[in-house]
Amino acid sequence: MFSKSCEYAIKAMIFVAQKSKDEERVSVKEIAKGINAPESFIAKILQELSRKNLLQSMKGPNGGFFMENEHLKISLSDIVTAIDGNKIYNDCVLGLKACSQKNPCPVHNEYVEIKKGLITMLEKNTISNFNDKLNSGNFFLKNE
Amino acid sequence: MFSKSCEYAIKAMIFVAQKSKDEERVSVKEIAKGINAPESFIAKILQELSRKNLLQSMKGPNGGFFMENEHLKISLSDIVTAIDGNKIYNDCVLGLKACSQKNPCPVHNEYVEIKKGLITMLEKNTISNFNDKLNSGNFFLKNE
DNA sequence: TCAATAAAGGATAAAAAGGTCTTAATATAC
DNA sequence: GTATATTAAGACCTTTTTATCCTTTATTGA
Repeated sequence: MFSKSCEYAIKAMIFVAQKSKDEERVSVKEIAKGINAPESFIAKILQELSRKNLLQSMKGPNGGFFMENEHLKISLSDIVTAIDGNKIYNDCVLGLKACSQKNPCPVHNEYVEIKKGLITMLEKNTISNFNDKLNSGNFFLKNE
Repeated sequence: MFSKSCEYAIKAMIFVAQKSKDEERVSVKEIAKGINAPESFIAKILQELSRKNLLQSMKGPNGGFFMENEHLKISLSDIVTAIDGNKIYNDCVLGLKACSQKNPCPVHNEYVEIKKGLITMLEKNTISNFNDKLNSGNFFLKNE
């Protein structure tokens, strides 16, 4: 569904949000360990997220990545489009360029509905929602 | 969503079904042209589909790929799992190995519903449905 | 000002996906 | 049986994705 980079990006965003309460900064190393991702790879992804203003970074001692309140409004959709582009929004399941309401492929109509649900999910889940869910103790980011 | 190979596989299956009425066989070349896929690449995919009995092949002059009635019952799901495996059925959106009903990731519950819709779509669309839809003139496989 | 620390950026490597080509096997027609 | 058309199979190449490493730049605190 999403690229590996994108999965890491989502996890990293959530992780930083969870950790960066009270102006605290989170280092690449911490993030990598926390979300079980290769350090130098996640570093690249964090760079991109930072360049696209999905989170903030600070160099030097006590530096690291962090989020401000505005970042809590960022949705899954924002992260996904930042990393994977908007093919989820646009592409036909069968990869047909001309597929559309006018020229529907055999599964177009059914997929439109599925896509709607998917997009709703991506847009309504924000970083702040994730925080709440994880803090509630009913949801997890466990990897094994 | 699906790999390129899988998209080609789906299109090829539909194409062969449409063309292989009355014991007619369809050559790799015809299929490649018909679905706008690289010839030797689709040849390889057809091999695999044939090995997995999703369609039949015949060597020699007047040979080619074809389907028998039983093949018309094959569903999109059969094709997708043959080529891409069943990660669509199993994988967590965030790629978390431990994500499950017991250990749900923050979007697990919502994604379960979406996945249900997706799986329904994959399972209820068979080759024979595709034939009907395309023959009705309301659906297309146009690529540009 | 200097040393330590952390991200940024660029160059490279490894793995996977996507795609091509060549040779072998096989069925058919003559 | 031979020639030919066709798929089968596997080796090979290319591009993209994933991952690593190293150097530079910014920041801090002593």
